[in-house]
Amino acid sequence: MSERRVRVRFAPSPTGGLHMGGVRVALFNYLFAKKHGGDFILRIEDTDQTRYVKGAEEYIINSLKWCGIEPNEGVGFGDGPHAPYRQSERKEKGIYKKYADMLVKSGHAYYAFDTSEELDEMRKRLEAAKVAAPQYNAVSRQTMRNSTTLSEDEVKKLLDAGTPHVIRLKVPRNEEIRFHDIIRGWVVVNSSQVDDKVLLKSDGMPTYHLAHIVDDIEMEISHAMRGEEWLPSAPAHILIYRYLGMEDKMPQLAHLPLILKPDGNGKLSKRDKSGLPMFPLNWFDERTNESYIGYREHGFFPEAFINMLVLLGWNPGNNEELFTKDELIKIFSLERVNKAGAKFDPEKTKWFNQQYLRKRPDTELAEMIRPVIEEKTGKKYDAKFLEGFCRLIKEKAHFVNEMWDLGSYFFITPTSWDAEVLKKRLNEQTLSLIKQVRQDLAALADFTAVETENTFKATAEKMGIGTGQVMQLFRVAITGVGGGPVLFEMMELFGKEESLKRLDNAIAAFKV
RNA sequence: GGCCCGUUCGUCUAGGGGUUAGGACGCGUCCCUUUCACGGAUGAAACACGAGUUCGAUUCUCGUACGGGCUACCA
Repeated sequence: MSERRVRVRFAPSPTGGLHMGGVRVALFNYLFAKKHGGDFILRIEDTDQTRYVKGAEEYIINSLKWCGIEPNEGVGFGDGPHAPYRQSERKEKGIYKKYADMLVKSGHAYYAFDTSEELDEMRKRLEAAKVAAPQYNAVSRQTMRNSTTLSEDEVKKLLDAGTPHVIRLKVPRNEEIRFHDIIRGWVVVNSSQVDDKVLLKSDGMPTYHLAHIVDDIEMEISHAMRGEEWLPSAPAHILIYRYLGMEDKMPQLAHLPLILKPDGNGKLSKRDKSGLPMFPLNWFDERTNESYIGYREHGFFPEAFINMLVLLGWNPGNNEELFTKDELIKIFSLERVNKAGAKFDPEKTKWFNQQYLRKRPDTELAEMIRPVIEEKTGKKYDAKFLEGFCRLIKEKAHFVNEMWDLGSYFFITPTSWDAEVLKKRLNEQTLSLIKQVRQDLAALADFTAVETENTFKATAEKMGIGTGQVMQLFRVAITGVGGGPVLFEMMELFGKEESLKRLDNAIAAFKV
């Protein structure tokens, strides 16, 4: 048990887009593995043929890549010594059957021939008898068609005839099952609460319960992190390890708290009315024809997305909350994961992106936004201008893709001007001031922010007008709108020619 | 219903037998900026409830309430 090499896995089912809850499980696994210099494996648990969704596997891989939490072994990330990593392929190699047979042989599992109708009947019968938890267990198994009730001959005959059957775990009637969870401590459950779980389905596929255990053993997994929804079935899993005689190979368990809906109750679902995505990337569900927007397409930086996720249910123990991935790897620990579910907070999520937007160098931002701007305007811009735009406008944005809407007037010479401001501030006196400022500005050799501001102020003073009376009107003349970044900075960026042109346009259009 | 897990400001959380119960998001006010935003300052805002243990419980124990999860030949 001690000093095992750290090997963890993320093992999603390809039944749809990877939900952000899943991304967080992957993230915790990734951070834990990197922190301990271990391995992070991607295993695809595609044992349910009926729920298999084409494209889901690729989506999972792409999502992990975008988030920067890449496994170093497994499907899509280079096969390692334990290939294959897709359970359907492992099933073909007879891996699961072998373990199931071991359990049958040792008397800890049995064949069950019950049809689904018979199972339904059993449940109805138990419900009618007011049994608190109707299930296939040590008691009800005695009334069913399985190898614990049938004679050896009968069983052999059924098996030889190819009768559809499953293999079930033979859970003892009344036994205390104790297990330790890194996050929750000791958990005790009586086996009477655990049902005889199906291990091998009638189509020959293993269920999750068998498959994940077999794979965790064979892939030498040291720590199993998964969502809290698995806590109730953990006792059954303990039993399987025990009956296999492989308790020493059992990974340490860590059941992560769930991410809950921001408002109301319940766990976060595929859609949320907060307006923020629930998926890392855009996802289109072919079955239902529904599409879901992704964090990437919404305009999030992967770093911000990850930073937000890691703080849902974990914290470093101090007041810091902005971390690079490398910092997270250094400080992450399972001991600091909370027990309680965490409500997702859309507002704070946006705040994280804003923080990362602000940190991003203007040179990078400029290249990110260049395609948008060139597409909108049909013109080319040099890097300097775009960088200046980013520098001035980014303080107001949460997302790169908001920057155009916030400052399209950087690129488009205004042809209309904020009517409210005009109504309030435009009169003969202010108009004449603007005309005069235009003249004085034209005389400037150095069209810098400092010079233009000094000129504006001097002219206003000369004419006996308080700057407060005309400042906003002047801004509107230049940009068309009443708010925005520091005006003189913008004028410097626009340049003398463009600034004067804008003033001429305004002067021509302003009617007192 | 049964079983399991949980419960500190609206939200994410720190803390932990004796604290002015700290931070962040959001919200309010003020300053900065003749705008908006950023930034700075500041305010309102929490230990679910009841017992027990204790000199003293938000912290430990037990109940209650509430919330969540599970209860499939799904994961």
